[in-house]
Amino acid sequence: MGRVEQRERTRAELLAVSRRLFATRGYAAVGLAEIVREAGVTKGALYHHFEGGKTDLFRAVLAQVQDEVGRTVATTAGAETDPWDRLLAGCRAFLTASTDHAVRRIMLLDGPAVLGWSEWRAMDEGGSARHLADALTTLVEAGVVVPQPVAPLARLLSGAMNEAALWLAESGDPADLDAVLTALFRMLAAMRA
Amino acid sequence: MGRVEQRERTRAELLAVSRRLFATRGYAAVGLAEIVREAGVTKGALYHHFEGGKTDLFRAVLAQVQDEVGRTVATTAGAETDPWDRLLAGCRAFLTASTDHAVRRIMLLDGPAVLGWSEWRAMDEGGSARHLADALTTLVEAGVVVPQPVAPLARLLSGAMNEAALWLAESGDPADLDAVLTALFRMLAAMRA
DNA sequence: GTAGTTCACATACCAACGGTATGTCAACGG
DNA sequence: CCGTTGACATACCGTTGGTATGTGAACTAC
Repeated sequence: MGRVEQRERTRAELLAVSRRLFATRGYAAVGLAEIVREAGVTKGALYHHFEGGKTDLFRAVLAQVQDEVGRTVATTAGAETDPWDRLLAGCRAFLTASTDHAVRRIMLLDGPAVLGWSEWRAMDEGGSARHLADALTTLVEAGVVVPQPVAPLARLLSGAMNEAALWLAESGDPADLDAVLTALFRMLAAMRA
Repeated sequence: MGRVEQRERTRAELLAVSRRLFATRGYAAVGLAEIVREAGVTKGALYHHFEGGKTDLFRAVLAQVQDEVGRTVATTAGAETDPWDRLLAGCRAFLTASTDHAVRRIMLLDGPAVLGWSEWRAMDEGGSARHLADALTTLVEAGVVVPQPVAPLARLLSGAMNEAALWLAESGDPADLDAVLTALFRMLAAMRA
């Protein structure tokens, strides 16, 4: 086994194990000892791959989760042709995707607290949040939504959906998803010109 | 000095010190040693007052902060007579109050991650979130707002304002507060019957 | 082919952390 | 005045994230 292959394999295993543990028990409750034990390596390997230690490892896991959510939202929204329908489909996709344990715990709960809000937000902009801002910009430019600055609107909607996702993940009742979507779509519909 | 007085004084000092430290550097970055040193006591005193240790101490601090924010929102909103104006005034009061460092860091960032979302939410319901739900309920029952379940709507708005508060605390630009309020009020106005 | 270098880790260790068990002494009640 | 309670202080422990150093296999140059 070549060195590059070995390197990739170890890094991937470290990521997979820590993601699972972080998702189930949270960042603070998981020790590096448990991570490296389940990954079959030692702390030396961990610090070789993630220079910043535990924080850096979490950062990489969060990036992975956000990337997945972003892709899911993008593909689901992309299936719609009408820009307005794209927005609604994207919101629905985000809410359903965020019910997953890993997303909830890593992306919504621990993410801001561990990395700080500004870095979390910067990473969020690279994921699903950017799709929301893009969709809103398109709608404003097309005259579908009343002209207004997109940035604060996107933040408000992003925060609303993040909180709703945390709520939905807890309740587990599928009827709640419909209730949230109804309320959300009512709010969105109000923005139409 | 009597025992009850001494007890109150020590507890208050512990709360004040930890609140300041938690607010400036965050829950994880503050050690118990530093807290008890600045409070002029020892760890024995801390665990005597807060059985649950560091978590319990944080819980008490969070309760204090939330109570303050709740009172501010309630009094500001209470100055308005019209129910709709009360809602708007309450939202504005919450956003301005949440720009404070302690509120931002303790209530919005560390709160959910340290205590878990469900407990954080339960405490939030005792603070400003309840006023929001109450105001919405009143408006729905009065027919000012289109009939709909209040719970999901309150969650969406609460999440939107929490995220907006984090954004505003970071930017510091007072123009951003107006931008957020404009967007928020536009969303709220859309809910009117 | 082989000597030298690099790289991907493993090992051993450390200071600091949250937490606990026990000791102490002043305030209180009778 | 004396026994009890309560509000701490002291001493200690296991574990944690982090680091400095060692090691052997994979690659490179000649």
